[in-house]
Amino acid sequence: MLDIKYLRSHLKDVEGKLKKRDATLDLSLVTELDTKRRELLQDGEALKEKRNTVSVEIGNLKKEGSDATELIVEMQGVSRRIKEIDLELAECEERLKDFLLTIPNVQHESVPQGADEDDNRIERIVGEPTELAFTAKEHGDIGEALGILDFERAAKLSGARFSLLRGAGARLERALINFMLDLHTGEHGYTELLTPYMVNRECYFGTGQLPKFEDDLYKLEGLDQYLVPTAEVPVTNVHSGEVLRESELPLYYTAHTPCFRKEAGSYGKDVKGLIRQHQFNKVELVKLVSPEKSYEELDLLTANAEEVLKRLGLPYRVVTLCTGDLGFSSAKTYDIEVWLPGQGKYREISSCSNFEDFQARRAQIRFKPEGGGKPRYVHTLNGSALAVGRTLVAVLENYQQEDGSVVVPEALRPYMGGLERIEF
RNA sequence: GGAGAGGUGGCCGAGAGGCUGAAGGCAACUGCCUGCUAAGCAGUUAUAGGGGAAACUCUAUCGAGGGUUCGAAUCCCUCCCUCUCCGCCA
Repeated sequence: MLDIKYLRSHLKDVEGKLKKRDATLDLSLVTELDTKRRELLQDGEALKEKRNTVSVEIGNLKKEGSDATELIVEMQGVSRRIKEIDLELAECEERLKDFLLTIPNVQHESVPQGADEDDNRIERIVGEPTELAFTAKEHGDIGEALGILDFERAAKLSGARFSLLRGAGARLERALINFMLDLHTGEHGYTELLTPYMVNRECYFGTGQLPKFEDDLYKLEGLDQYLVPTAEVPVTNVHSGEVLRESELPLYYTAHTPCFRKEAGSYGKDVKGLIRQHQFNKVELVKLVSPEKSYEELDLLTANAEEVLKRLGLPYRVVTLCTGDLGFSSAKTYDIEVWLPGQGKYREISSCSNFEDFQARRAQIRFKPEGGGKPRYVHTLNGSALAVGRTLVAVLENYQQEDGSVVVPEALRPYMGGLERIEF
């Protein structure tokens, strides 16, 4: 959510920037509602002041045994009027807030302008796309042939976009999760969290999934909770409503959770394989940092995610999302895309974003500055490090052998009981 | 699932319709004082939203939301959370 005070004085400027993300955007409602709100507030508060003073007078009169009927009757009218104004004010504030909640974050100045992913800016390419001496197969074919992936039975259990892993496949997924968590906690300074996988509505407003993107979420019938679509939601909200000490910052958290997404609007996309599932595992990095350092921290966080790919020996590139591809809450996002020989292209495996104070304002996450003064909003960041299912895909496709077996990357072998190769 | 208890400031804890943004204690900060890290005295220490150039001022906030009343931390209703006991359960 954007700061209403900032909006008041920079409306045109903000509107101009946001039009690069969404050309249809119109912020005039903000001014209208904000002006009305302040009028109502002033009227209401003047009446309340009167009521407070007169009520004291009434108390005094009664104490000395005098008659206060006249004042009481007058105040009955005042109270009625206050109630009316408060009602109107509440309605006005709700409309304003509802509207503010639907306005995306303002992008950082370094974000390239563009319409869609084709306009994303390539920052760096690390490693060469894997060269195979034979025709590369897609991970689904590799996995099914090895008996470690079973989409048919998964469909029997749950339907489309689910998977069943078996034997070395299931273990490989678990190995990846443990490898990633160990790396981030052991070498990158993150604290591991294990969070609820169902969290209440409020959390989703905090991180920006609600109110706009309800269609992507699984809501639990009859309950206030939704299944988490990413650990970003529970982890970022851990400190919601809190005022932290500046000395506690930066906070680095990592968490593995399953992620549940309806994938509404992606019909026909990635229908085969593990790339796009209703349920997948992800290891997430989340940071709460002081505002001055958030872009520095974004680079570090991205490097932490890249380190996973480096250790696994997987080629990848990093792109900066353009205005048209940028997520609702983000001010700047780097996507990490891993090379998939089976598809012959780079595919997103991580998304690392700086939300600046957009989520912190929604979730009310603040810190008390060391030198004193008013609490300030922290900056929040997060990134996948990595999407586990897609990493498994990348391992299968990049380490496939002509005989159909798959070599286990060295970094994972300790997590696979020393297994060096997955064979039928 | 059943029965009970409770949610007050950074923390502890009073308050039971009006003078309570909230006693008292602790903690922290500031000043004074005492020749030393101790004690004493005085003061300060919440958040948000308005108005004002500013000094300052107004409004709201005692788990959340509603109600009663001229006036609610205090009375009534609904909800949330925590704790204890019983039941059930990995």
